[in-house]
Amino acid sequence: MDKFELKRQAYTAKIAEYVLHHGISGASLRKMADAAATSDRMLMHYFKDKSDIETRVLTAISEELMDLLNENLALRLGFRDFLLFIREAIKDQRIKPYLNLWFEVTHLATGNKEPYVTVMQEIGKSFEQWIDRVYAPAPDENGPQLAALLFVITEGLVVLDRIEMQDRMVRAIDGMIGLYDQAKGIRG
Amino acid sequence: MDKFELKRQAYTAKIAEYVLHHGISGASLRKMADAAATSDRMLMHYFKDKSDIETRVLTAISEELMDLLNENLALRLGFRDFLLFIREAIKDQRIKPYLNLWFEVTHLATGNKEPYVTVMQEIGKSFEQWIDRVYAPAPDENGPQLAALLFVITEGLVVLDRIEMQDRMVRAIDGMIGLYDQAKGIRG
DNA sequence: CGCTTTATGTAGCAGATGCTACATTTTAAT
DNA sequence: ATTAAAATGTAGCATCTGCTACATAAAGCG
Repeated sequence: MDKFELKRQAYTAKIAEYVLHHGISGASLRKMADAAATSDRMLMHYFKDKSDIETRVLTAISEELMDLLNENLALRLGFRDFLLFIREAIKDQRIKPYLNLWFEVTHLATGNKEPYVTVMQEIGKSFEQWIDRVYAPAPDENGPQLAALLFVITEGLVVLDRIEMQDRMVRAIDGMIGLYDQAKGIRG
Repeated sequence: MDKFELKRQAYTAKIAEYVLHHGISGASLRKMADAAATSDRMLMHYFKDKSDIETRVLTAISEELMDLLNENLALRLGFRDFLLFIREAIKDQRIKPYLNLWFEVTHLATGNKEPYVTVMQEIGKSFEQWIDRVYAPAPDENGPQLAALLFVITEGLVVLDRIEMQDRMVRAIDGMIGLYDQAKGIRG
């Protein structure tokens, strides 16, 4: 591998670490440079411009998130257990920074400004694929529909968690499980 | 009413209009001043500082949203119809700017920075109350639980809409309605 | 009318931001 | 060793940021 490319990746990784915990909208060249233990001048040497840095950093972060999600590849859960699992995962301090950043990028994507749109959709799709892999539909269930429902509920729970409505999260999940159990009772 | 106060409210209204459609993080004093057809100097005369402007503007906007939501006070919907209603409401171009702004504020609230935290929670609660008012639980339903579930699903749908996954929105709603109908089928 | 308070204009400061020009050192290739 | 190329340092520019000092104009009030 190119020496230049290696160094660029090293910088990218350090900046990604910073951005993940401090957000991207306030990340100026000088702050990024500090985080990477270098100067803004050097960043301009290794990257085309600021937007180039952002693209590479966000891409790196979204790949990290994919790896994180794919950690438990063996995990396979039914609808009910998936909900309970998600409720815990949202609290996971390793995952939260990614959710925060995704929030930010999702907002920045308003107005179709790149690279935010692309990154946002990539993360969205990764997440969806992860659900498809983990959620194991029962034979009588409409898998695609319930997977989409789990996606929606997960996103909703993330929002509720952010606005400090943890009690409603619990209530909503209980409501969902109640309906699910009731539906299953039909052909029990 | 005080003349000073009147003028301040006029400025607040004009800035609110701007912020609603352009976001708040990029709204500098000079841009706000342009939007209000005045100078930054004048803004500092009528407001304490920038944070004072933001607080008043965001408060005004969240009250606007409440009015918007309360437009159809007579509306009362069952679980099923509520879902269908929400699916349409999210597309409503009058409502979208508020959802966008709420997204932004929700992110800005990370780190407990005022006035964002307060505004965010106020809007969240207004929205919840609105659901409580519109959603009419059937006699055999656990109202609070299903209301919370509708809240979560609504928020989730908003996110999906933002990341251009409208097809999954439809699928998720179909899934939810399917489960609901199935659950209801028990006691027909 | 005179006088005090209020409203508005003009300039600018001090810091941050993205980026660049210019110079120098270090490394690599012949 | 010579020389071309790559890496790094130092300064700074132009713009934007929140905010202020200092002035003048206008409006209200006796």
